[in-house]
Amino acid sequence: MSARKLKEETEFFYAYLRQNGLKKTYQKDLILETFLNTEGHLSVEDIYALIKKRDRKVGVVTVFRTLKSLVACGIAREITLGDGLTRFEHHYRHPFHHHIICTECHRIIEFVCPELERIQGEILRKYNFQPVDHQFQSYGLCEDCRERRTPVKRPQHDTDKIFARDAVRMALEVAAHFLEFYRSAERRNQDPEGKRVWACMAEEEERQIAGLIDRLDEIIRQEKDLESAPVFLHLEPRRLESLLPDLADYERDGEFRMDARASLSLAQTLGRASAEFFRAFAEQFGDTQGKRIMLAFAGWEESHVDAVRQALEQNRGGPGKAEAGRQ
Amino acid sequence: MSARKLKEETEFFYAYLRQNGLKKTYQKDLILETFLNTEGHLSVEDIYALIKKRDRKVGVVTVFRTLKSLVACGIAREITLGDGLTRFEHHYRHPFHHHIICTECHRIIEFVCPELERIQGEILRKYNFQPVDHQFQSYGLCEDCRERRTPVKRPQHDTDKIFARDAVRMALEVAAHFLEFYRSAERRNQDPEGKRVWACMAEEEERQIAGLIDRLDEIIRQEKDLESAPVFLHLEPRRLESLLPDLADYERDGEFRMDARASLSLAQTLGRASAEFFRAFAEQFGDTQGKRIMLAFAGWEESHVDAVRQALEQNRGGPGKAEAGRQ
DNA sequence: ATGCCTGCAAAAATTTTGCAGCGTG
DNA sequence: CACGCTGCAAAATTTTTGCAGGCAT
Repeated sequence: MSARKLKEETEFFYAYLRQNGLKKTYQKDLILETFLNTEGHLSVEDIYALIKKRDRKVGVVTVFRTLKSLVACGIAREITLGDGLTRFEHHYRHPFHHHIICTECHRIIEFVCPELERIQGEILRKYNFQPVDHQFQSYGLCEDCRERRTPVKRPQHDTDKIFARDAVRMALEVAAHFLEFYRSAERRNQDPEGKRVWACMAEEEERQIAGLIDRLDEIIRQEKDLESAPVFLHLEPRRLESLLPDLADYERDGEFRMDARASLSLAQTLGRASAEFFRAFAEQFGDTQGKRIMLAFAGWEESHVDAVRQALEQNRGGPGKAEAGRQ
Repeated sequence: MSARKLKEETEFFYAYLRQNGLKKTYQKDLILETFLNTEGHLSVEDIYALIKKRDRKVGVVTVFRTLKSLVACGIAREITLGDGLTRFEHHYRHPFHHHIICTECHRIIEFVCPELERIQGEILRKYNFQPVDHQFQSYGLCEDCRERRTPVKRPQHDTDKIFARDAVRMALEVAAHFLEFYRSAERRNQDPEGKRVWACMAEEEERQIAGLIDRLDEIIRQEKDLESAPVFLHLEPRRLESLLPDLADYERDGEFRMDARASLSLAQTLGRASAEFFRAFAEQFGDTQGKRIMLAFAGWEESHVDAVRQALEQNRGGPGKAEAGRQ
């Protein structure tokens, strides 16, 4: 937990205390800080043990009470992992997720699956229930335990960081699909002006991909282990595939010919659809770094056609401007 | 719980005891019987209270220990519903399901959703976990509590019976789709012999529907409340729709003409596909009445084309036999 | 100065363990 | 008659409550 985030969460906690006529105390600060400085899924016992190291005089009861407050204000979330203990995990600005638990080594994998969320929401709606909370726990034997290897000690990561990583990876995957589509359109287009449009789109997309790769490197540079940490965000591949049409649909008599204007228009339609998809997809998540990455990518997808259009107009000068500029 | 089932489960428990060198006792019988005679999700406390009514001398410890045995042999299943208590529900020959809990009145809704199961299995596979168990709890406010009505006391049903009801309903839905398809094919077919095939198929399907309705009535007659009990089995509508092709695909020059042989062949293909779907669908469930209903329906779907073929051959007599009989 | 907060102790609640005697196979 | 089983009591575990004194606002 970075110092900046800790400060933000502390402020948030203080605001909650103020609003409820509660008081700031040294103990609450200590417990909040200790909680935020861990990742993972700690029981009261676990947290109490950590607190004891820093101040032997703090009582368990205070830990119980403070954690209840942290849950009440949304900084922490209570979860059940089948061992009879109430456990706590970070909740503030962290993506909502579920757990897979190894019945042998008690290793915990966190994951989020929008499709699962969609189904859960739909079922609740069918029964006319207003959603409050939900938990999914999957118990199984992990690979290491099945093969009787000594399980590797894996670091627990900040869920938000992992989510950010997967958001960038998802954007990269989409960008790669788009690049391939643009390249294919460029190659197959019989109209030279249209060809140039798709070439420009591809170049723009390559720049975007380079930017995304930098972003991913930056995220991983901050925490080396993030690279090998398990996938967190599970997306149905179909959803990404449906973003792009089949080029064959635009062929006439087995030939693909699309002038600059039509090409720009198609590119814009695709960009908008993709932006729309990303916005709607991001919508389902709470305020997290990953969500912001998705929204930023959506914004770029929507606007980059304009950049290409302008670049082409400048190359061509006045006459083509009015025509290409019209929708 | 019917006497027959109670006996079956008791036998199963005794077999488990024998195999593990454990002993039959009056207390175990009492606890098993008490557990089986309730529906719902009881804590040790709940069951202990019921036992006490019948024999004040039985101790809680025995209840704890016996329930552990019932879980070990698969008659009971341990679940967590967020109130800190370990609860037990019927597991033997009951469909695996999840829970929706009202945070206000603690009403519990059980449901099964194959799509959810599919996703959970897929995710576990991605992480290379061998599935052991999984739980999904959804918390929400039910309609009654939201509108501040006094919640209606709803009877808890035998999950297996509800599942059977929904299996028949699902079969009925599919049969209705098929009937509509047959009627449409009959109406639109320009070939008089082919027309007759589809008419026969439709009649067969109507008989099947009548049978299914009888079956549903029988299930509901046994327990009146079953009719109004909430839906238990949630199926994606797309899966059913995908069983039938679009008749337009078989038109040539805007005309649908299909002779008897081709019609029978198409009907057989559809029947087999439907049977295949039902078999695969049923496959995912444990041994339950609902599963058996699905498998029976699958068997019928596969074989009823033969019945129609034979009926047509008998009407027509010798000459058509060889031709229509060939695949 | 008000009144929320802490820490201790005690209680409550749930589940497990030890053990003497009982009863099943 | 061996050995698992029962019921009681006690212990262990997790969480809540009561209360006197302390400290934040």
